[in-house]
Amino acid sequence: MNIGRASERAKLPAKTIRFYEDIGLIQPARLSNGYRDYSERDVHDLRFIGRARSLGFTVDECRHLLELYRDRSRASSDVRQAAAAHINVIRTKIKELRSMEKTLASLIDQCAGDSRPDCPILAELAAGKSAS
Amino acid sequence: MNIGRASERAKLPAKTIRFYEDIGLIQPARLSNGYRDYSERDVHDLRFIGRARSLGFTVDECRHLLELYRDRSRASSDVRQAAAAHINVIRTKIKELRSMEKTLASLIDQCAGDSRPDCPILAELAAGKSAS
DNA sequence: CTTGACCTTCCAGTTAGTGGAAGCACCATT
DNA sequence: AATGGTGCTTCCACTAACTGGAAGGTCAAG
Repeated sequence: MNIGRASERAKLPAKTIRFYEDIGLIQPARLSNGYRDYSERDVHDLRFIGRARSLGFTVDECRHLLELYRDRSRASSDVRQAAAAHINVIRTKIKELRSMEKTLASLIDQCAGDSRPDCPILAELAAGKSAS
Repeated sequence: MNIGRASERAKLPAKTIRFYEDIGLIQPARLSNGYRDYSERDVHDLRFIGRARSLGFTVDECRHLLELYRDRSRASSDVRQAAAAHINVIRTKIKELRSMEKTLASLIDQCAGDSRPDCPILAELAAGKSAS
């Protein structure tokens, strides 16, 4: 099947699919006219990558997960470890964002938000301690 | 003061400070030998930018905030609006990350994580519905 | 005078794509 | 057979916000 159809089936833009090929994630066959020819398995792998990406795994982590998936003799502990490392990254980001949110919410709360120039948000940025 | 000292005082890497100059955020004076010469106000502005960045504002938003800060006749509502728009972006990111975290935690929980190959994490990536 | 620390500019790489141009390939009409 | 409209190909540039490194100029100390 051509890239347009693979794009529909994997729910990924054709551009993205070509990009994944550039970086060596997938290697579709080629027809004699130069068109890429995707197999069911290629589509499956693309979906796999799309789902892993939507869980926040980096492309390199997706590559690793795909290798583990293809390795029938993998140990589930390897997968679990990758996922555990990743969830820690996510939790750290959540903490950072929550700290920002808290600081911002408090500043917004203190700001009158009217036509006067006095603004605790700017005052904090100008003189306060860094957040995050 | 030279860039090394400004870097210490603003707690930003010298590279970053040069970068901020490249994109027009600050314009330090120059000495006759070509060295940059930072004033107290430059350091103040760099700190301002650093704090705004640590609250998650983009560099363009920092530029905007700095303009508002310098404009003695600004309305605090403008600042408040910028901050409110930004906190919404942060809240959206937190929601996305929490959704990922939830899905991942549940998958990790279901995975034995031993030497056997069976792994619900891979099974989900291979066949499940997308998260996020 | 040389060494080392500091400064300068410029180029490249990072992440994960996205946008666009120039040019074949294919299919359906006319 | 020519034409038009998609769809495909490659390649190059751009995004955000830096970071690393090379090549070379400057400065203060010993």
